[in-house]
Amino acid sequence: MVTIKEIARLSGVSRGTVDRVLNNRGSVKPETAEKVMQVIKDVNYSPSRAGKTLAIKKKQLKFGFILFSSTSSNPFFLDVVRGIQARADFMKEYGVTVETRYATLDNPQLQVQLIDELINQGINGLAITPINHPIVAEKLKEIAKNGIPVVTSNSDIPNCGRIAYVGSDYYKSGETAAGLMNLICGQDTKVGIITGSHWILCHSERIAGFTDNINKNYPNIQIIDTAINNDDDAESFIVTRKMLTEHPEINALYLVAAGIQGACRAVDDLGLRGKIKIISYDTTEPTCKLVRENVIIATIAQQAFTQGAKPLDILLDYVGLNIKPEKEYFYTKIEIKIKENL
Amino acid sequence: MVTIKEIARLSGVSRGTVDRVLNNRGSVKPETAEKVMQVIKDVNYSPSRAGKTLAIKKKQLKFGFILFSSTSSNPFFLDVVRGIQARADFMKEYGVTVETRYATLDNPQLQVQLIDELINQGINGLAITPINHPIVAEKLKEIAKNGIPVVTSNSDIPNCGRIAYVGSDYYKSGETAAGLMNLICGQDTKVGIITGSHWILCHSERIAGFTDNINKNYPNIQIIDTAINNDDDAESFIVTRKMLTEHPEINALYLVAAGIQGACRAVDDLGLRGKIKIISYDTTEPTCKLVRENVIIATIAQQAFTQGAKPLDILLDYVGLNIKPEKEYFYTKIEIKIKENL
DNA sequence: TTGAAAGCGCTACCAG
DNA sequence: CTGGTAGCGCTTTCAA
Repeated sequence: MVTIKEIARLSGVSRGTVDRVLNNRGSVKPETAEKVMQVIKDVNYSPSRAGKTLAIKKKQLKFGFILFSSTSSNPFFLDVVRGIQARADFMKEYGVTVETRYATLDNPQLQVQLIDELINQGINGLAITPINHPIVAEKLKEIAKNGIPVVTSNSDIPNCGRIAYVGSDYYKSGETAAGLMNLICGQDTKVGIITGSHWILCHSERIAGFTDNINKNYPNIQIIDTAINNDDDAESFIVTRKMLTEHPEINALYLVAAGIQGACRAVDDLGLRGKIKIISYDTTEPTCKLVRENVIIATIAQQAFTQGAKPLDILLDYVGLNIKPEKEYFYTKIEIKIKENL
Repeated sequence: MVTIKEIARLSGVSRGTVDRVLNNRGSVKPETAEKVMQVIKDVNYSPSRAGKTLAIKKKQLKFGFILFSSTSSNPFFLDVVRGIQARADFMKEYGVTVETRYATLDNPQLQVQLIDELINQGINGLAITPINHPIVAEKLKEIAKNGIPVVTSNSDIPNCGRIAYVGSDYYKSGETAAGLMNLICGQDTKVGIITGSHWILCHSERIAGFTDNINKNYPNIQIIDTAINNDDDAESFIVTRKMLTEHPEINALYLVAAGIQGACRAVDDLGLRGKIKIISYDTTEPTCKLVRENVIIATIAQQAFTQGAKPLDILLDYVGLNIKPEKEYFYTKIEIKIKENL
């Protein structure tokens, strides 16, 4: 392994100069830079992670993480928070601190405000589960332009200057749900879809993948109706009950969003447990319980922990070690969970 | 964060002494050690990973990894090797080298010989996919006693002095296959099992989990017959064909081991594609192809990459950073893969 | 524009 | 048994 010291020796300059060249800090005569660059190429130099890591501490880095309220009806984000916490703990040793802020799904102004707040606190990088709204997109563009790297998590805004996205490929996840439903259900499957909202991209993407795959490959499955529960359990109970009452032919449910317990309660309420094959998302504790009780037949998870942890890893690599993410999209695995492998 | 220097200052000794106390290197007067220990407790000292990591280089560590021939009929190990390679590359920077050796499934003497060879080369830790044979177990006990940590991967020998096992929970994986088969197949499922051998623990464990779960929970599934293919495709073709001919009532196959292509070829040969629901293991390229072609309906993966990478991580933590594994069993995820989430 | 040196936290080695 | 010192590779700061 070649070190900076070695490069310095070979090119007849000091380590400081090599460092300046390597990190484009300027203040180097072009010819000198040229010479050093040449040596770097020649010996195929690659910086040592260990050395850089040790030196990070002096920078006293601070990252911000904005996500959705952990007290919302969707406990999914609790697992994300565990991922954040794990990484924050780990990075503490390097003098890195992580500031977490909670937004709500319906308030882009709040997101902008939280971003400003974190910027004022002097963060060196931001991870965010953004609402795809123009004012949020603009704000992200702005801070990216100011040199603060942004990583989106769980939900994405393309072309907002962010360096990477960590989260599910929702379309593919919808396709997987369709494939799974085809395997599990029979020749004459009539499915009802319960979604959170048509405006939330991840929900509509899942439905698009689900629908497209059915239309393309599974003529045995027929989508009977779609209802909206606004991610709310009480509402979910009502709309699900209504749907099943109006369409007694439905024998499968595709639960796209939160409000899973409410929907399942409706099924139970109508005495349809076991009669209706239910596929849902995520492995929050309440959902796992329903799987163990044979109410939900399969649930599709999306590495929640990773969605909290990975963005921070990417940011640390970027600002601490000057390593750019090796790709733009870090798709989480689409994990099919049944009772036995929960 | 408290450093060794700080501990030294607080307890009025030198850093060297603190280091000796921290790492039980001896040569410290009991009273001095006592005093230092007290300070360490008081300030809740925890060593810095970064610092230790940087210092690893001086040790010029070398690890050995013994697994099964990558040219065997089971390409599963190719993915394991990718995991090894990735970690070996990464650790190169720390001056750590990894020596890989290939054994065969049926030759415990060879394993012992390879272990000796690596020991003679001066390895500081060993990862191994052991054959569960007394002479291998004895050899592992011996080197563990000599202070060389051993991590088993993919296959395990309990109580051989190894510090951890990385790999599948085969019993649970068999249970999952049963659960999956119940979901996918109908009321009257008659399954044929094709296994590699009754002597290979992971095969028999999978079958035990599968059978137990069926007996306990799924009376609709009936196991008709079990055949052995010795992990060989040609043999697999023959025994599968024979089984399906003798038992035309079979409508599902549980492929426990390698020889997947051979079994599928037999199904095709009899014109039964689509008629027989096939569940297999792993996501080697040939198997993925069969899933995409709707021959195999689902396959269960076991994080092959991790089985190569994680043992090396554990060894480096152990001998390089003096961090003991936080648990004994690192079970890989039981991943259900269908066409859409392959 | 460049060099020299200190320091990040830990380990290893030599001298007492 | 103990202290002091020189690294591991990189960054940063102060002089020149």
